[in-house]
Amino acid sequence: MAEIEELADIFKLLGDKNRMSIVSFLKEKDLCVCELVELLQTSQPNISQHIRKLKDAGLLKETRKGQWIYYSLNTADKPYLQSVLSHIPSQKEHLVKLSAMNCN
Amino acid sequence: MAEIEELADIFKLLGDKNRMSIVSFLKEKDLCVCELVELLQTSQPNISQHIRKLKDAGLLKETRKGQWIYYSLNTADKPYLQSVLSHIPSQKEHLVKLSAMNCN
DNA sequence: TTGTTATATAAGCATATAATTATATAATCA
DNA sequence: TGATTATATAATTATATGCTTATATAACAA
Repeated sequence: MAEIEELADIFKLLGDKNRMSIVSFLKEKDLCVCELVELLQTSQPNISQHIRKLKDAGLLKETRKGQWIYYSLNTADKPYLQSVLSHIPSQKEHLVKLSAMNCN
Repeated sequence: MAEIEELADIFKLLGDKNRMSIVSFLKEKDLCVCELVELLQTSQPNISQHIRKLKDAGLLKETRKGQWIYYSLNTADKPYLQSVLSHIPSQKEHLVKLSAMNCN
């Protein structure tokens, strides 16, 4: 069972539209920064900074593939996160657009 | 299924230590402002302002009893909230202290 | 090597937020 | 009625936060 303050910190992290979107997209598929830039329609530094907060909190894993760094969710040890994420609507439709896109 | 932005707003609301505490206490028991002031060890206006945010978001119901206004959780129509709340640790031990206390 | 692409980081700014202080409203009681 | 208690609201201040701009780092390709 998580502590009150720990939970509040997690929720603060998810209490931002862009970070919530990043998490909801990563729930569907691993993505690199440039893909998230396109999906969220914001700047690269903005995405990178949100990514960092999520990563610092242990919510993300990263895997470098050449110039690209792919991010994925790391929720195995966080049951409260899993149940939160189960209420996020599917982003599959948005990801379809991505396949037509190239940031590489 | 809740929308991304709506979820982010709910999480922002719960992403504050004091509001998360208020919700976790109300999960156990209806409480008035003066009781929450004692439990959270902060000022009355501070509690009232946090209460207002939670109330504005539809998370709380209020019932006046004389000079006191008792607040309770209103999560019946919010499944994502219910599952979030299920991960909050019990506050029963803290509430025991309250019974020895008097703000009235 | 030089140029290009992907990402990270730092600095600055503008806005949002939490908390305090002061005051107002409302119910109760003497 | 006036005093007290409970709560709400308003104004202020201090801090936190998100975003932009500029720059740095890293991988890769010519």
